[in-house]
Amino acid sequence: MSEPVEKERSLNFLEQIIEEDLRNGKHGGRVATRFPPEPNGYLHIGHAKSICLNSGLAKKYGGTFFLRFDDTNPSKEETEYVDSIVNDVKWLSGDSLENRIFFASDYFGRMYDWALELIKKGKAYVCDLSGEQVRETRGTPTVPGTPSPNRNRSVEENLDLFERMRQGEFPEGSRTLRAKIDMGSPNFNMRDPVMYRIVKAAHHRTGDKWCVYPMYDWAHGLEDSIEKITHSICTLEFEHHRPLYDWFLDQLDDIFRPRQYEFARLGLTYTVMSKRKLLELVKGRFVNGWDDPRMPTIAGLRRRGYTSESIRAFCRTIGVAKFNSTIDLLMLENAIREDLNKRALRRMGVLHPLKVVIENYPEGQTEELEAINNPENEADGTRLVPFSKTLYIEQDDFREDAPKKYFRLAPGKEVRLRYAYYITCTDFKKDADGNVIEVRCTYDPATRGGSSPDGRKVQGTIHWVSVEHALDAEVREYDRLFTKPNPDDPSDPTDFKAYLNPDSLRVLTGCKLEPSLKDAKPEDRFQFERLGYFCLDPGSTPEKPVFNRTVSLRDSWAKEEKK
RNA sequence: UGGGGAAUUGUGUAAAGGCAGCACGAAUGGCUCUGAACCAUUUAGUCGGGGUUCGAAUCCCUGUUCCCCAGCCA
Repeated sequence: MSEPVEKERSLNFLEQIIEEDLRNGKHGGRVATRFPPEPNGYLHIGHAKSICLNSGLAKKYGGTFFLRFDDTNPSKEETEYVDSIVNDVKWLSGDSLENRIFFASDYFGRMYDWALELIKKGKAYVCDLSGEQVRETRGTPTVPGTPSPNRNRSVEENLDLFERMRQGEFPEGSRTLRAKIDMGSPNFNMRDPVMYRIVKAAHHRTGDKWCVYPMYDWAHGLEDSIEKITHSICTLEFEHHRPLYDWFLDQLDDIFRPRQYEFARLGLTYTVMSKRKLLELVKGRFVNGWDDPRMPTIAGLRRRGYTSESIRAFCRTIGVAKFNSTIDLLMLENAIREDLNKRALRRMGVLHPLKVVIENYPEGQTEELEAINNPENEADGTRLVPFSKTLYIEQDDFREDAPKKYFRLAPGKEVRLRYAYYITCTDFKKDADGNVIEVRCTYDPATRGGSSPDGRKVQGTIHWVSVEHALDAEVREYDRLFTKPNPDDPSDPTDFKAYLNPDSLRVLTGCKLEPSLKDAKPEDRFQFERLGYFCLDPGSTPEKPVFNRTVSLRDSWAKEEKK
């Protein structure tokens, strides 16, 4: 036996960077990360990757993790979004976030003072060009931009004009504060980027206190610096903003120096991840709100029955790198199945009821049979399930003409009712349209509990619910929202909504569930035997229970039958 | 045709010059009071071409492909 080689090092590139910084004693061994959303929409599974990454890194290295709202554009931001984001990040990270929620808008004063510092150093100027003129003078990838006519204004004039901008003296869009860097840079971000613009809109937190608002590039590094973030982690598209991020910080004296690192954002098959498009789905009523269980939002996944643990596990397994990848939705489904298999309580529920009469079972008799709550966890114990002469089984579980390898109920065949008895089909009835509406069976009293004293085996075990005891419920089955693996495909001119899956939501009424389910709470997780994982919808009432299907069980029979 | 990134089995992700590993998928078999889960086995990969080296996914040269950038959005 050879010893396992010293190959423990399966660190992602960010962990490698952090560990090297730790070895070098950078920041005194301190690690601080943050998740910096703009409150302009609900968080989705793509954000989950960033949240898990940032909070996970902080946890792993004994550091701190902040939630910071990058609320620098009042025209797009709302309090509703702030609330939902706080809720989602707390839920996902399992972190109370106490005293660790910040707002960029709280730093506006300091940012303004630093802007004055840049002006005084001759590194920033007030520009009178209109937005259109700025665009026209920015140049192209191969042609340098042309300098603003105001580029060489005196410090005094800049100071005066900037102060008057802040006072609200000038109309929106009439002037900007720009950094004086390099109009000939091949990196557009360095061609005298705008630091402040005039926006006369009420900010969701500061109201009308300000009418100049900092741009992302100017603000972000300062926010990180104020919070003493050591590792400022963002997505790949900000790579060419890094030189500017560094440039701004380089101009300021006595300021904490964070570093920016970039990783690839999450791509998921059959999933639209753009906030703009998700908003379109909500506004166009293609879904029932941001927390519609079909949405890839954190709120939607939560309502669908996903656990935060499973989403975190998913983020762990997909890893992090700088390659723009698209992860198969199966990975997410695997993560939730794996988690729910361990924790979900097993219950019986019939989604498409078919009546079964046990001919030789005494009329009016009821008995209670013991069923295991979760074979994966003995501590969950057992429960009693009522049994009687008339039952419901799943329509799928009876076939008039059974295929060769079908081992459920069919004329003359014997199956086991889970935790109950062996039954043998003797007859069945059809309605005028030829649909099977009732199955007649006999049971073997010696098989009580589900096993036969003579040792004879049955191939199939099916679930059931007693008619007179059944709980009536509505069940909602969800499928992928889109039919195309990548509805986001930019090379496809067709509107992404053309790929909406018409069958993404199936509402099943008249489902018959085991009576114990009437005490279900939304936080409970259930596996309906042989069907899938479900949870009580938070919006449902005792009078009208609604269950959401989180994910179905794998079904190798369906695959077999397709052949 | 400027600049910045990236490329490892079907999909992702490791290997810091030394056995190309892991997860998901797929296939096969086993087990089973869930056709689930679980267990076992198998499958399949270093973008191309040169070079350095005893030895290259890794270093050098070169080519290719993909992504991002011309908001007073973030």
